[in-house]
Amino acid sequence: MIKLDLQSRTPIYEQLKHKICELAAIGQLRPNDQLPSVRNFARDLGINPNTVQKAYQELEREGIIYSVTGKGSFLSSELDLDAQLHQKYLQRIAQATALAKQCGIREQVVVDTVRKVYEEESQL
Amino acid sequence: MIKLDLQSRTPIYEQLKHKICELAAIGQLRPNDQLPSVRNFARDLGINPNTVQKAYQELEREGIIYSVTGKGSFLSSELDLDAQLHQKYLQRIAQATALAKQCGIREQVVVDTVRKVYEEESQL
DNA sequence: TGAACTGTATTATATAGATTAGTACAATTA
DNA sequence: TAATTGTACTAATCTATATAATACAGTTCA
Repeated sequence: MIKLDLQSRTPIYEQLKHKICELAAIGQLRPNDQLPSVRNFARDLGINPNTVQKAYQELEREGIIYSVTGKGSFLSSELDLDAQLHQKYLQRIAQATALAKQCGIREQVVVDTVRKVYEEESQL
Repeated sequence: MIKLDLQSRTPIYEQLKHKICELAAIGQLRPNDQLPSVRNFARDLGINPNTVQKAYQELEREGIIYSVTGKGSFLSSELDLDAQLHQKYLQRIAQATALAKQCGIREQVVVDTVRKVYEEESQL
């Protein structure tokens, strides 16, 4: 179900974090749903359990999921989730926009770039 | 004049590349202006000449500057420069936007985020 | 209770990228 | 010629990433 690019320059645990956020954002994962266990997920994805654990740990620090020893890891409740996901991705937009602004690119050009991305076909 | 954060997680040569692009974009550096020599720049910034060289090499591959052995490194001519700078930073915007879109964030929310950045005080 | 599962922690190792250090060479300039 | 320029190369160090292997604590359920 989840595909990782093991050759990519972006770390595996970052890719995994993003995939989970994506599934949460589109509703494929719902609040309080249980995620695969660290060991099973690692086996299914063909990676090391420590790498899954690192992704889970960071997602927990960010309020996206919560983990309980002996029980498992679960998506956060709705209230936390929406806020965290939005904040997470809009921060990146803001950072990239700040760079463009610093370099003298006009607001309308940036807005047009955003619009263009939303006009494109969804490649999910 | 140029300040680098040697403790940052973003590589020094990336920071240096961005600073040079920034100076070019705001007109502080003009087409065909000569940049500091690899060795002088490294000494002034308190970093290794190889790090400056790496930044210069990548900027040359990207068409932002050009270098001539024995003479020095110079900002590209105007035609190349605008196109390269725009492409460079708008690509980042597009990538960040694609992530937000993938995660179900609405177009208007992204556009509002961009607008907000442009409304803020300039911190140059 | 005990087996099988959960998350968590720790240590060690391997690898890649970033950075520094030092040296060397070719082209330009004065 | 002397001093500068960009360029190339090797080596050493450091950090982040990823894997491997093991161990421990809490939960679940037969």
